[in-house]
Amino acid sequence: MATIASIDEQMQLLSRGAEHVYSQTELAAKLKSGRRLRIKLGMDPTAPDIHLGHTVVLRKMRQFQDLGHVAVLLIGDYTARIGDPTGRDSTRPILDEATITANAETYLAQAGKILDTDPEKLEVVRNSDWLAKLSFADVLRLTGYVTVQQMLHRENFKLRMRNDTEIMVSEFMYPLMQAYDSVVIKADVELGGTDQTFNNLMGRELMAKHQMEKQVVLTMPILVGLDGTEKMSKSKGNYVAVTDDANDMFGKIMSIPDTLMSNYFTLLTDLPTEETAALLEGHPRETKDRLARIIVEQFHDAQAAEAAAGEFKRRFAEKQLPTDMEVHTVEPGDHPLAGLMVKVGFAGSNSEARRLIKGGAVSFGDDKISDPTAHVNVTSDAVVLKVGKRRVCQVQAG
RNA sequence: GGGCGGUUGCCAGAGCGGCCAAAUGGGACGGGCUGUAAACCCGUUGGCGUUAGCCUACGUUGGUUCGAAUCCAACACCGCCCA
Repeated sequence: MATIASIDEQMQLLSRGAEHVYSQTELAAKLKSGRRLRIKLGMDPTAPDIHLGHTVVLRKMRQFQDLGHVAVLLIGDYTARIGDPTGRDSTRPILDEATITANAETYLAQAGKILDTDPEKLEVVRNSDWLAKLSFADVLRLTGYVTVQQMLHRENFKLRMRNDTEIMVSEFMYPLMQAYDSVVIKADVELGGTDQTFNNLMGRELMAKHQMEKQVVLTMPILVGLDGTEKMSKSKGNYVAVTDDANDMFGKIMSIPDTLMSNYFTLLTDLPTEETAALLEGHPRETKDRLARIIVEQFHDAQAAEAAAGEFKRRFAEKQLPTDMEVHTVEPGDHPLAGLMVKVGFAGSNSEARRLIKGGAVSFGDDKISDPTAHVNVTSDAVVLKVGKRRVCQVQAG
């Protein structure tokens, strides 16, 4: 940023959406020093694809970059080999080298949509570079800095102690490794979700033991998924991938519960708080439309966002057919409708297709068909096949 | 090392010899209402098959029985208690 914002302004910007900053005064002091700060963010190489949930913290990183600081993206390739218990009740599987590398690449490519990829402002490191070199004695020395009692403060461990669920001794190493990463990187600030708080704070401890200036820990809330209840995750299917096309993205945002809008505005957009507040006074449909446009714009462009908004309105408000439909060509003549649905990918099995038909979800051309045994005639004229509200395509003989 | 209990569909959880493709709840999907919101109502929720019906499925393997998710044995995994 060309203009120099006051420390207060910077603090205000950086605190937006943040769950907690350990500590505010330390961060202000670091900012005041005028140094280019090193902002650490650990990446989990087990989950390569980025969704909006990941972008919350990436966006925070971007703010630091825009203020002139250096993003240090840490690939926890070494760490991934022992499994991370964070946020889970049990241990995670171990990944092999090739998978980790591939995942890291995918992640970087996608994170580039949010981060400033100028090499001056982005540094990518792998912790195997230093962790692999530690001797057993080195590791022991590290463990000597922390007590078991301290480790057991971690919520996840506490819980498992109470439930008598197993805790691997190796799991105690994870916070230590991550903390040691901060020492090596000489991090000024570490970003992370609230689920990483313990690990990140451990970094402060360890840096202090190494007579270093402690890193500031800035935690961001975990983004709630499209269903409005569970955290956004790929396995729950309640996510928006950064690689989703504009229409999907727009539609998915439009489907979130109204109560989630405010949260999404603060965590996923830069819209000033007052403006957001004003928007939330209006009709929820309009407000959500605005939210969806802003988000789509971030990953595509204004034009695509505009088009997606138009398409959405067309399809779901005016109940018209989409402008672009995939056209499937099949043999001319008589086809069982259920089989056709499977062929175009609208049903996973014949039985499922039949159920959908019976449930009144399917129409072929202008006819709603509810007989699961129905056959339809396909000619060279394209006919619209519709299943539910969202699955539409054309079928023609060819 | 010893004692006890458990392992069921996406998840939770009933079932304890035939009426079980398996209650019920959640989730998901579809329909209605609507703003692809919430709430609510209805339906569907293993596969193949136009009906009939058939096939696979209740941790694994084998056994008893006309017939097993249900009984028996061994094995595997998990939990609790004692050492």
